[in-house]
Amino acid sequence: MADTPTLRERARRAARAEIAATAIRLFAENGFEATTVDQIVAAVGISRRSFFHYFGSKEDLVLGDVDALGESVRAALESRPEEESAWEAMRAALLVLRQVGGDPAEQLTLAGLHHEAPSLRARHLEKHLRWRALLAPEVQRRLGLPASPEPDPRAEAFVAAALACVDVAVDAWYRSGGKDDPERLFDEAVAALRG
Amino acid sequence: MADTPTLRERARRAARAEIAATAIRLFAENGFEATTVDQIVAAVGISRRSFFHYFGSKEDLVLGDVDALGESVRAALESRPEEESAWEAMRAALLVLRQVGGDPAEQLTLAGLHHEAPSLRARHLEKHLRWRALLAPEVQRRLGLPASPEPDPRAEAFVAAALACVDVAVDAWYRSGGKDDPERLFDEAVAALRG
DNA sequence: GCAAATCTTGCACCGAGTGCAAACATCTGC
DNA sequence: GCAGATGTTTGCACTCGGTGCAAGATTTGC
Repeated sequence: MADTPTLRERARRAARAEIAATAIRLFAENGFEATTVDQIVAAVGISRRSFFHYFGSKEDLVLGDVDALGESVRAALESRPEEESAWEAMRAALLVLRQVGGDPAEQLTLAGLHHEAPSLRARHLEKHLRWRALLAPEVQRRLGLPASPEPDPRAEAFVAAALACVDVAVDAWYRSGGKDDPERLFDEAVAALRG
Repeated sequence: MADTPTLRERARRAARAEIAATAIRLFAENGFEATTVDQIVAAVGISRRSFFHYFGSKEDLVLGDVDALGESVRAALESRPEEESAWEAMRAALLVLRQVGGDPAEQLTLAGLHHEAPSLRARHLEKHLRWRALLAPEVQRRLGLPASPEPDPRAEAFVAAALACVDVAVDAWYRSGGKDDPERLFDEAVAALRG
């Protein structure tokens, strides 16, 4: 299942992690927009060009591995029991998002960065678009809609709405300073739009 | 109500419209990303610097006046009869989006550009974030939620879901080559996520 | 130890966007 | 008609994120 990563691969992961950690510290201190890539590479001690070998964009430092995480959610969704409704299964699958990411304090920092920087919000929303495409087929199946080559807009709307609920829940959680319960906020959001 | 715009203001609007029209033609011919601002200003016959006096970004050429349109939707929502449910009122309010924008052919072109260019999609989603904040208070009231200084996440989720339904409907409409009925697609999307 | 694959780096370049200041046009009161 | 305030256009220099390329250092497999 999990084949051993080569030494190079491990080094690469470690380097990525260290760069991201340093960058996030700088972002927290000086703000996302105000921190330039040049400052980051200077702090880490690598060349500007190498940085862009590790991360495709400045925003990627904060966003994490979009595809891997999306794939985790998809796998979790797929492995939910068949009897569950689409909403139940989606709720359970989205819980894997809570396992990843460090301690609550860092999560709060990341949420604050999203709040502050428009370009970060924009990329975050693009990330959701990819997840939408990734999760839509399974939702489509669970909604009892016929399989189709093009994604069914109903399934896409479903996924988009669920992800929007996650977003508003996380945002409200951030605004509460980490005091509110994200799961409760999510459930309330879902309930509100289901009428 | 509508105070007469000054001559300067009229000239400004005309210039904006002409620049946007030229740009969209170029985008349709060569693609959004492949068309540079320099090409646009050369085609229009103004300086690069003046362009950025009219439009804050290249994406703004396609996105239109976000705030004005959002305000139209908000006003429409506010003027819906009190007896309507939140979903009914929102659906009716969103119909103002169909009045604006030129003929279907141009709408189709714009939808295609959104489909093609990631940066355009990103800005489009940011636009929705602003609309979300703008429309949330009225939805909050209509959902029977208590007024609050911070926006209620339930109202935000509601608006976000509604806008997501618009997006998937427009996208499916685009993929059908303009054949499908956007209103039907929207209604089906809403029905799917309400279970 | 050798050869191939991989990593890092520098360099030159592109495209979007901004701050500034000078030139130009336009509208006002007198 | 003139002077001055106000707005517009433009060029210039600059910042910042991001990319293509090629050469040199390093690691890996054998």
